[in-house]
Amino acid sequence: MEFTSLVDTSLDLSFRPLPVLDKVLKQEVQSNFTGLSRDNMLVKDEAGDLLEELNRVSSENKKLTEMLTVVCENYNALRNQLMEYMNNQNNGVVDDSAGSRKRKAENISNPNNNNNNKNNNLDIVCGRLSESSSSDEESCCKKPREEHIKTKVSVVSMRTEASDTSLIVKDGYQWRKYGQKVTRDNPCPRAYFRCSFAPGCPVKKKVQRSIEDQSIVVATYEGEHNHPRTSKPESGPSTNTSTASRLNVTTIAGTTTSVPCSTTLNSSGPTITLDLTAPKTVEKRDMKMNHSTTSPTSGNSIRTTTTTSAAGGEYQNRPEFQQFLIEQMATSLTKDPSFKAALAAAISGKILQHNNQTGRW
DNA sequence: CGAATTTGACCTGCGC
DNA sequence: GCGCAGGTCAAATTCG
Repeated sequence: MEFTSLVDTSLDLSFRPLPVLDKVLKQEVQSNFTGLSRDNMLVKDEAGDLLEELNRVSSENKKLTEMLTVVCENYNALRNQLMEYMNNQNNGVVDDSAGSRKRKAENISNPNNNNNNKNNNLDIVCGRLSESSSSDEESCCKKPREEHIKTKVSVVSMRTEASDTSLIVKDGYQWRKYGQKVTRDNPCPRAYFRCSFAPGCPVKKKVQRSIEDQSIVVATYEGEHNHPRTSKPESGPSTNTSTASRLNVTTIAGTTTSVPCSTTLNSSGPTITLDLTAPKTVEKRDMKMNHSTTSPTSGNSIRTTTTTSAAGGEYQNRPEFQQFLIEQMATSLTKDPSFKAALAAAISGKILQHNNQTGRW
Protein backbone atom coordinates (compact mmCIF):
# COMPACT_ATOMS: atom_id res chain seq x y z
CA MET A 1 0.00 0.00 0.00
CA GLU A 2 1.82 3.02 -1.24
CA PHE A 3 0.07 6.06 0.07
CA THR A 4 2.04 8.43 -2.01
CA SER A 5 0.69 6.92 -5.15
CA LEU A 6 -2.88 6.74 -3.96
CA VAL A 7 -3.59 10.31 -3.20
CA ASP A 8 -2.29 13.54 -4.34
CA THR A 9 -1.24 14.97 -1.04
CA SER A 10 0.34 18.06 -2.44
CA LEU A 11 -1.29 21.29 -1.53
CA ASP A 12 -2.22 23.08 -4.67
CA LEU A 13 -1.63 26.61 -3.64
CA SER A 14 -0.77 27.92 -7.04
CA PHE A 15 -2.56 31.06 -8.04
CA ARG A 16 -3.84 30.80 -11.60
CA PRO A 17 -6.26 33.56 -12.53
CA LEU A 18 -8.67 32.75 -15.34
CA PRO A 19 -7.45 33.99 -18.74
CA VAL A 20 -10.73 35.74 -19.45
CA LEU A 21 -10.68 37.41 -16.12
CA ASP A 22 -7.10 38.35 -16.72
CA LYS A 23 -8.01 39.92 -20.03
CA VAL A 24 -10.91 41.84 -18.57
CA LEU A 25 -8.74 43.01 -15.74
CA LYS A 26 -6.08 44.15 -18.13
CA GLN A 27 -8.61 46.07 -20.22
CA GLU A 28 -10.06 47.60 -17.16
CA VAL A 29 -6.68 48.62 -15.95
CA GLN A 30 -5.79 50.05 -19.31
CA SER A 31 -9.00 52.03 -19.69
CA ASN A 32 -9.31 53.21 -16.16
CA PHE A 33 -5.75 53.87 -15.18
CA THR A 34 -4.09 55.14 -18.31
CA GLY A 35 -2.09 58.13 -17.44
CA LEU A 36 -2.28 57.52 -13.73
CA SER A 37 1.39 56.75 -13.36
CA ARG A 38 1.29 56.64 -9.60
CA ASP A 39 -1.47 54.07 -9.62
CA ASN A 40 0.35 52.11 -12.26
CA MET A 41 3.38 51.93 -10.05
CA LEU A 42 1.22 50.62 -7.23
CA VAL A 43 -0.26 47.93 -9.42
CA LYS A 44 3.19 46.89 -10.60
CA ASP A 45 4.42 46.68 -7.03
CA GLU A 46 1.41 44.64 -6.06
CA ALA A 47 1.92 42.29 -8.97
CA GLY A 48 5.55 41.88 -8.03
CA ASP A 49 4.62 41.13 -4.46
CA LEU A 50 2.04 38.63 -5.59
CA LEU A 51 4.53 36.95 -7.85
CA GLU A 52 7.01 36.76 -5.04
CA GLU A 53 4.38 35.34 -2.73
CA LEU A 54 3.41 32.87 -5.39
CA ASN A 55 6.97 31.67 -5.75
CA ARG A 56 7.35 31.40 -2.01
CA VAL A 57 4.15 29.41 -1.61
CA SER A 58 5.09 27.16 -4.50
CA SER A 59 8.46 26.33 -3.02
CA GLU A 60 6.82 25.74 0.35
CA ASN A 61 4.33 23.47 -1.31
CA LYS A 62 7.15 21.55 -2.91
CA LYS A 63 8.99 21.18 0.38
CA LEU A 64 5.87 19.98 2.15
CA THR A 65 5.23 17.44 -0.56
CA GLU A 66 8.76 16.13 -0.25
CA MET A 67 8.48 15.91 3.51
CA LEU A 68 5.21 14.07 3.27
CA THR A 69 6.71 11.64 0.78
CA VAL A 70 9.57 10.91 3.16
CA VAL A 71 7.15 10.40 6.04
CA CYS A 72 5.05 8.01 3.97
CA GLU A 73 8.12 6.09 2.92
CA ASN A 74 9.25 5.79 6.52
CA TYR A 75 5.80 4.66 7.53
CA ASN A 76 5.78 1.97 4.89
CA ALA A 77 9.22 0.79 5.93
CA LEU A 78 8.20 0.67 9.57
CA ARG A 79 5.03 -1.15 8.75
CA ASN A 80 6.93 -3.76 6.80
CA GLN A 81 9.32 -4.24 9.69
CA LEU A 82 6.42 -4.63 12.09
CA MET A 83 4.77 -7.22 9.87
CA GLU A 84 8.04 -9.09 9.63
CA TYR A 85 8.45 -8.97 13.38
CA MET A 86 4.90 -10.18 14.00
CA ASN A 87 5.45 -13.05 11.61
CA ASN A 88 8.54 -14.04 13.54
CA GLN A 89 6.59 -13.93 16.78
CA ASN A 90 3.85 -16.10 15.34
CA ASN A 91 6.43 -18.64 14.25
CA GLY A 92 7.41 -18.95 17.90
CA VAL A 93 10.95 -17.77 17.51
CA VAL A 94 11.75 -16.92 21.10
CA ASP A 95 15.27 -16.26 22.18
CA ASP A 96 15.68 -17.28 25.77
CA SER A 97 19.07 -15.82 26.43
CA ALA A 98 17.91 -12.71 28.23
CA GLY A 99 16.74 -12.48 31.79
CA SER A 100 19.04 -15.18 33.00
CA ARG A 101 19.94 -13.20 36.07
CA LYS A 102 16.62 -13.56 37.83
CA ARG A 103 16.30 -17.24 37.10
CA LYS A 104 19.83 -17.82 38.21
CA ALA A 105 19.17 -16.03 41.45
CA GLU A 106 16.06 -18.05 42.08
CA ASN A 107 17.80 -21.27 41.25
CA ILE A 108 20.35 -20.46 43.89
CA SER A 109 17.78 -19.73 46.52
CA ASN A 110 15.39 -22.47 45.51
CA PRO A 111 16.63 -24.76 42.78
CA ASN A 112 13.47 -26.92 42.83
CA ASN A 113 11.14 -24.04 42.23
CA ASN A 114 9.91 -24.55 38.68
CA ASN A 115 6.47 -23.02 39.03
CA ASN A 116 7.88 -19.61 39.74
CA ASN A 117 10.00 -19.82 36.68
CA LYS A 118 6.91 -19.93 34.51
CA ASN A 119 5.79 -16.56 35.72
CA ASN A 120 9.23 -15.17 35.46
CA ASN A 121 9.57 -16.38 31.92
CA LEU A 122 6.38 -14.59 31.10
CA ASP A 123 7.81 -11.36 32.45
CA ILE A 124 11.02 -11.89 30.59
CA VAL A 125 9.24 -12.48 27.30
CA CYS A 126 7.12 -9.40 27.79
CA GLY A 127 10.16 -7.34 28.53
CA ARG A 128 11.99 -8.53 25.48
CA LEU A 129 8.97 -8.06 23.29
CA SER A 130 8.65 -4.44 24.11
CA GLU A 131 12.33 -3.82 23.99
CA SER A 132 12.77 -5.32 20.57
CA SER A 133 9.70 -3.61 19.25
CA SER A 134 11.15 -0.30 20.20
CA SER A 135 14.46 -1.09 18.67
CA ASP A 136 12.86 -2.33 15.48
CA GLU A 137 12.88 1.19 14.25
CA GLU A 138 16.63 1.05 14.04
CA SER A 139 17.21 -2.52 13.12
CA CYS A 140 15.25 -5.72 13.25
CA CYS A 141 18.18 -8.05 13.47
CA LYS A 142 20.55 -6.66 16.08
CA LYS A 143 22.16 -8.64 18.84
CA PRO A 144 20.58 -8.20 22.28
CA ARG A 145 23.65 -6.46 23.58
CA GLU A 146 23.62 -4.01 20.71
CA GLU A 147 19.95 -3.43 21.32
CA HIS A 148 20.75 -2.49 24.84
CA ILE A 149 23.38 -0.06 23.71
CA LYS A 150 21.05 1.47 21.17
CA THR A 151 18.30 1.92 23.73
CA LYS A 152 17.20 5.51 23.74
CA VAL A 153 18.69 7.37 26.65
CA SER A 154 17.46 10.83 27.43
CA VAL A 155 18.50 13.17 30.18
CA VAL A 156 16.09 15.70 31.55
CA SER A 157 17.09 18.24 34.14
CA MET A 158 14.52 20.25 35.99
CA ARG A 159 14.53 22.68 38.80
CA THR A 160 12.48 21.95 41.88
CA GLU A 161 11.84 23.86 45.02
CA ALA A 162 14.78 23.66 47.35
CA SER A 163 12.60 22.42 50.19
CA ASP A 164 11.33 19.55 48.13
CA THR A 165 13.50 16.55 48.88
CA SER A 166 11.50 13.98 46.98
CA LEU A 167 12.73 12.57 43.70
CA ILE A 168 9.32 12.63 42.13
CA VAL A 169 8.98 13.93 38.61
CA LYS A 170 5.45 14.28 37.28
CA ASP A 171 5.18 14.02 33.52
CA GLY A 172 2.20 11.92 32.61
CA TYR A 173 3.49 8.40 33.00
CA GLN A 174 3.08 6.05 35.91
CA TRP A 175 6.26 4.89 37.59
CA ARG A 176 7.07 2.39 40.27
CA LYS A 177 10.14 2.89 42.36
CA TYR A 178 12.20 -0.25 42.67
CA GLY A 179 15.37 0.94 44.24
CA GLN A 180 17.43 3.71 45.66
CA LYS A 181 21.16 3.97 45.90
CA VAL A 182 23.76 6.44 47.02
CA THR A 183 26.35 6.72 44.33
CA ARG A 184 29.99 7.43 44.79
CA ASP A 185 30.19 10.78 43.03
CA ASN A 186 27.01 12.23 44.47
CA PRO A 187 25.90 12.18 48.12
CA CYS A 188 22.29 12.56 47.04
CA PRO A 189 20.62 9.19 46.58
CA ARG A 190 19.65 8.03 43.13
CA ALA A 191 16.16 6.60 42.74
CA TYR A 192 15.33 3.91 40.22
CA PHE A 193 11.91 3.82 38.58
CA ARG A 194 10.25 1.47 36.16
CA CYS A 195 7.21 2.30 34.04
CA SER A 196 4.30 0.57 35.75
CA PHE A 197 1.49 1.39 33.36
CA ALA A 198 2.08 -1.43 30.90
CA PRO A 199 3.54 -4.71 32.20
CA GLY A 200 5.92 -5.03 29.30
CA CYS A 201 7.00 -1.44 29.08
CA PRO A 202 10.81 -1.44 29.13
CA VAL A 203 11.30 2.17 30.08
CA LYS A 204 13.35 2.89 33.16
CA LYS A 205 14.15 6.12 34.84
CA LYS A 206 16.89 7.21 37.19
CA VAL A 207 16.37 10.34 39.20
CA GLN A 208 19.10 12.08 41.12
CA ARG A 209 19.70 15.58 42.37
CA SER A 210 22.49 17.51 40.79
CA ILE A 211 25.64 17.67 42.85
CA GLU A 212 26.24 21.31 41.90
CA ASP A 213 22.75 22.58 42.54
CA GLN A 214 20.57 20.33 44.64
CA SER A 215 17.43 22.12 43.54
CA ILE A 216 18.00 20.59 40.12
CA VAL A 217 16.74 17.09 39.59
CA VAL A 218 18.30 15.08 36.79
CA ALA A 219 16.13 12.32 35.36
CA THR A 220 17.65 9.79 33.00
CA TYR A 221 15.22 7.87 30.84
CA GLU A 222 16.14 4.60 29.18
CA GLY A 223 14.09 3.03 26.45
CA GLU A 224 10.85 3.94 24.80
CA HIS A 225 7.31 3.53 26.01
CA ASN A 226 5.29 0.96 24.09
CA HIS A 227 2.00 2.49 25.17
CA PRO A 228 0.41 5.91 25.08
CA ARG A 229 0.79 8.40 27.87
CA THR A 230 -1.33 7.30 30.79
CA SER A 231 -2.90 10.59 31.73
CA LYS A 232 -2.47 14.26 31.94
CA PRO A 233 0.62 14.96 33.97
CA GLU A 234 -1.21 16.47 36.90
CA SER A 235 -3.57 13.57 37.33
CA GLY A 236 -1.00 10.89 37.92
CA PRO A 237 -1.47 9.08 41.19
CA SER A 238 2.14 9.03 42.13
CA THR A 239 5.37 9.47 40.30
CA ASN A 240 4.82 10.41 36.73
CA THR A 241 7.29 11.05 34.03
CA SER A 242 7.67 10.55 30.35
CA THR A 243 10.30 9.99 27.81
CA ALA A 244 12.21 13.08 27.19
CA SER A 245 11.07 13.40 23.64
CA ARG A 246 7.50 13.62 24.77
CA LEU A 247 8.33 15.97 27.52
CA ASN A 248 10.23 17.99 25.05
CA VAL A 249 7.23 18.49 22.83
CA THR A 250 4.75 18.82 25.63
CA THR A 251 6.76 21.30 27.53
CA ILE A 252 7.42 23.48 24.58
CA ALA A 253 3.91 23.29 23.24
CA GLY A 254 2.34 23.84 26.59
CA THR A 255 4.50 26.72 27.62
CA THR A 256 5.22 28.61 24.49
CA THR A 257 5.57 31.74 26.47
CA SER A 258 7.77 30.30 29.12
CA VAL A 259 10.32 28.00 27.61
CA PRO A 260 13.57 29.78 27.86
CA CYS A 261 14.98 26.55 29.07
CA SER A 262 17.62 25.26 26.74
CA THR A 263 16.59 22.41 24.52
CA THR A 264 19.27 20.43 22.79
CA LEU A 265 19.12 17.60 20.37
CA ASN A 266 21.76 15.07 21.08
CA SER A 267 23.83 14.53 18.02
CA SER A 268 24.51 10.91 18.81
CA GLY A 269 21.74 9.19 16.98
CA PRO A 270 18.06 9.58 17.70
CA THR A 271 18.50 10.40 21.35
CA ILE A 272 16.87 13.60 22.36
CA THR A 273 18.43 15.32 25.28
CA LEU A 274 16.39 17.98 26.91
CA ASP A 275 18.13 20.20 29.36
CA LEU A 276 15.60 22.28 31.14
CA THR A 277 18.03 23.90 33.50
CA ALA A 278 18.40 27.45 32.52
CA PRO A 279 20.06 30.31 34.35
CA LYS A 280 17.92 31.12 37.31
CA THR A 281 17.28 34.78 37.64
CA VAL A 282 13.67 35.84 37.28
CA GLU A 283 12.03 32.92 38.90
CA LYS A 284 9.41 34.62 41.00
CA ARG A 285 7.97 36.50 38.08
CA ASP A 286 7.55 33.41 35.96
CA MET A 287 6.36 31.32 38.83
CA LYS A 288 3.10 33.22 38.62
CA MET A 289 2.33 31.54 35.33
CA ASN A 290 -0.08 28.74 35.96
CA HIS A 291 1.24 25.88 33.93
CA SER A 292 -1.20 23.14 33.08
CA THR A 293 1.11 20.41 34.29
CA THR A 294 1.54 21.85 37.72
CA SER A 295 0.73 19.45 40.45
CA PRO A 296 -1.39 20.93 43.18
CA THR A 297 -0.04 18.52 45.73
CA SER A 298 3.65 18.52 45.18
CA GLY A 299 5.09 21.84 44.32
CA ASN A 300 7.86 20.49 42.21
CA SER A 301 8.86 19.55 38.72
CA ILE A 302 7.34 20.99 35.60
CA ARG A 303 6.05 24.15 37.16
CA THR A 304 9.43 25.18 38.33
CA THR A 305 10.96 23.65 35.27
CA THR A 306 9.32 26.17 33.02
CA THR A 307 10.28 29.05 35.18
CA THR A 308 13.76 30.36 34.44
CA SER A 309 14.41 32.89 31.70
CA ALA A 310 17.36 35.14 31.94
CA ALA A 311 15.60 37.95 30.16
CA GLY A 312 12.03 37.46 31.31
CA GLY A 313 8.84 38.06 29.35
CA GLU A 314 10.25 40.66 26.99
CA TYR A 315 12.70 38.14 25.66
CA GLN A 316 9.96 35.58 25.17
CA ASN A 317 7.84 38.01 23.16
CA ARG A 318 10.61 38.79 20.74
CA PRO A 319 10.05 37.45 17.23
CA GLU A 320 13.48 35.81 17.16
CA PHE A 321 12.58 33.84 20.24
CA GLN A 322 9.23 32.85 18.80
CA GLN A 323 11.00 31.79 15.62
CA PHE A 324 13.50 29.81 17.64
CA LEU A 325 10.67 28.06 19.47
CA ILE A 326 8.94 27.18 16.24
CA GLU A 327 12.15 25.80 14.82
CA GLN A 328 12.79 23.76 17.96
CA MET A 329 9.29 22.35 17.84
CA ALA A 330 9.60 21.53 14.17
CA THR A 331 12.93 19.82 14.75
CA SER A 332 11.57 17.82 17.65
CA LEU A 333 8.53 16.76 15.70
CA THR A 334 10.35 15.79 12.55
CA LYS A 335 12.94 13.83 14.52
CA ASP A 336 10.32 12.01 16.56
CA PRO A 337 9.39 8.72 14.89
CA SER A 338 6.20 8.51 16.90
CA PHE A 339 5.07 11.79 15.43
CA LYS A 340 5.82 10.53 11.96
CA ALA A 341 3.91 7.36 12.67
CA ALA A 342 0.99 9.35 14.04
CA LEU A 343 1.01 11.56 10.99
CA ALA A 344 1.13 8.57 8.69
CA ALA A 345 -1.70 6.95 10.63
CA ALA A 346 -3.76 10.11 10.33
CA ILE A 347 -3.15 10.25 6.61
CA SER A 348 -3.99 6.59 6.15
CA GLY A 349 -7.15 7.17 8.18
CA LYS A 350 -8.09 9.99 5.86
CA ILE A 351 -7.42 7.78 2.88
CA LEU A 352 -9.64 5.06 4.27
CA GLN A 353 -12.35 7.59 4.95
CA HIS A 354 -12.01 8.96 1.47
CA ASN A 355 -12.16 5.52 -0.08
CA ASN A 356 -15.18 4.56 1.95
CA GLN A 357 -16.96 7.63 0.71
CA THR A 358 -16.05 7.12 -2.91
CA GLY A 359 -16.49 3.35 -2.66
CA ARG A 360 -13.14 2.50 -4.14
CA TRP A 361 -9.87 1.20 -2.78
C1' DC B 1 -6.28 -4.70 52.59
C1' DG B 2 -4.01 -3.82 48.45
C1' DA B 3 -0.70 -0.91 46.36
C1' DA B 4 3.35 1.74 46.68
C1' DT B 5 7.68 2.69 48.87
C1' DT B 6 11.78 1.64 51.53
C1' DT B 7 15.94 -0.61 52.23
C1' DG B 8 19.37 -4.18 52.93
C1' DA B 9 21.08 -7.97 50.35
C1' DC B 10 22.46 -9.72 46.20
C1' DC B 11 24.08 -9.78 41.27
C1' DT B 12 26.92 -8.19 37.50
C1' DG B 13 30.33 -5.70 34.98
C1' DC B 14 34.63 -3.53 35.01
C1' DG B 15 39.23 -2.10 36.30
C1' DC B 16 43.36 -3.40 38.54
C1' DG C 1 40.85 -13.32 41.31
C1' DC C 2 39.45 -9.46 44.01
C1' DG C 3 37.22 -5.35 45.18
C1' DC C 4 34.32 -1.63 43.94
C1' DA C 5 30.32 0.58 42.17
C1' DG C 6 26.03 0.56 39.84
C1' DG C 7 21.82 -1.79 39.25
C1' DT C 8 18.11 -4.95 40.77
C1' DC C 9 15.41 -7.89 43.84
C1' DA C 10 12.17 -8.76 47.29
C1' DA C 11 10.76 -8.79 52.15
C1' DA C 12 9.30 -5.40 55.31
C1' DT C 13 7.01 -1.30 56.06
C1' DT C 14 4.00 2.54 55.13
C1' DC C 15 0.09 4.68 53.18
C1' DG C 16 -4.53 5.58 51.39
